[in-house]
Amino acid sequence: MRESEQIIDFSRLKAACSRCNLQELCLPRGLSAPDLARLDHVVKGACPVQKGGYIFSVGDRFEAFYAVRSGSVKVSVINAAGEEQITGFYFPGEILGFDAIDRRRHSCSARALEISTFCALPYEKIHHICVQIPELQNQIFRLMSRELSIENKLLLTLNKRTAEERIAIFLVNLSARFRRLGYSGREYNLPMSRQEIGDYLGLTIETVSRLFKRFQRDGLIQLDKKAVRLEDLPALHALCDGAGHGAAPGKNHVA
Amino acid sequence: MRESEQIIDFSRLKAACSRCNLQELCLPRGLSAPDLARLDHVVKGACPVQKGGYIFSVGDRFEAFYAVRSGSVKVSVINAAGEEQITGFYFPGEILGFDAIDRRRHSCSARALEISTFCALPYEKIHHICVQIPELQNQIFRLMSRELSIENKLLLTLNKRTAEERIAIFLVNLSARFRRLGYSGREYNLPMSRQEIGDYLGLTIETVSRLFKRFQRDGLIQLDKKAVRLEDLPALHALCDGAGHGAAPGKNHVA
DNA sequence: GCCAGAACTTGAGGCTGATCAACGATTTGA
DNA sequence: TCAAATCGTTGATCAGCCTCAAGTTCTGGC
Repeated sequence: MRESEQIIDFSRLKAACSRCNLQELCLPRGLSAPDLARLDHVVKGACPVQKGGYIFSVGDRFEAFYAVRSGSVKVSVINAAGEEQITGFYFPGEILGFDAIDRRRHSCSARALEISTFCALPYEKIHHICVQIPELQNQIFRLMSRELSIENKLLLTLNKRTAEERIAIFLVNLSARFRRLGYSGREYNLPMSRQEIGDYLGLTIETVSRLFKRFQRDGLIQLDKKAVRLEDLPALHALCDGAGHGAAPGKNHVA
Repeated sequence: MRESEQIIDFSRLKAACSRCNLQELCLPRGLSAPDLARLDHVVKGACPVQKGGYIFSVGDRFEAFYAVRSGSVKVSVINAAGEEQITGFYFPGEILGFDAIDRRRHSCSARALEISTFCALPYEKIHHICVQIPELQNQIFRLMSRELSIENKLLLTLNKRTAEERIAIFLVNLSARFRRLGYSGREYNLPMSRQEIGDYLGLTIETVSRLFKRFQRDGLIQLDKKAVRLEDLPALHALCDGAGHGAAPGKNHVA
């Protein structure tokens, strides 16, 4: 946690993975009851952070991973031109900080998009009990591996795709993640601003706004402020694969 | 390894991390002599792959990581439009395949850019001895973490940067990696084609060609076919941070 | 409820890099 | 040695998205 911004004492907050409803989506997944109990002794949380608050900041010493329990987070860096570049959004059950193990410092900042809570997973302790719980080690490997896949996919999203495709991919991706959490995948709230969507997808705020308008006009989505409703999922999926410019606009796309 | 393309029997090839000159750059880094000996029993290699040969291919079952011993590799996927999207280049001491742990299948292909050799690090066995060698576990965490940082940086490279900046970042990045390997960072050979550079940076081959020309005209580089020579590293570094359009062209950039 | 500031929308015009096309250079195989 | 193919270069044109600008809606504090 960033010392200067807010003082949070994780040490007093008892977490209990064994009783957490996100268990199956988060780090404890697949652990036996006794192993879970051991994890309970190591994990600290859940600590609340208000909207805009930092979970960690560029240059902070890396002490722990943070698992999102509720709310949402953006991870970003500010480039030399002063623009914010967002590298990811995180939702409950997802874990922040894997990229900091190597250098022992955070190279990006994590801020809450809304009031959110977190569990701290102190690296040294986790590392230590991994030796005793091979399944935990495996799970961390898997989660880091997944993080790599996600970044990979984002790379492919930003590389040579039109604004239209990027927005479609973004909406469909959020849909899948909300569904995974047990919410509706067809209707959800965007916890981030238009600016933040643009900073994530490599687009300007104006382009984001215009595309949302067009998607709405074409009956693909309904949008009221932050509330989205995906009206035509097949069409959105088709856009994700690059339909819309030249290719057949039907459903005969290679998924 | 992709069964259909080439049959390579890693099992007969004895590797010896303990005697490898890439030890300090690769997985064995930081291991004690007895731990190294244990690793030697698990690692298979080094196996040669000719130019264009596959190390693994999209959809292949994930069996092992592959460490590059010599040569170079591109990792890519083909998108729905049939274009190749390259997510990374790999050089000696670097490890391929971390992103496949989660799904147990490779979601991208790895091909040799030139005749290259590899060591196979069978996942199950590595996973198993990690429990006995905590330092090895730590090292894998660190390498995966570094991979995440690298992908992150690439994300920032592709997001809202001009073609000029991308090419500069690319050249400077390669320079650093060759230097790390003990080669000159000022003069090296590009093992990939212009097309592949474009497919990596999200640019067309024409743009890559034109930018190389311009960099040469402006005295930033010398380029003869695949051979590059960085003539003005400070200027290249400045371009990486976004000098060149509006910002001060001097050396007062935040590195 | 009102005001200030932020967030979002909408429009006009310009620029970067893609596209299309042709040509030169290099490599490969017969 | 030549033909064919692949790779790379160069030029002209075009379009998607950015930039700049102005207006509108939303939000929070008093």
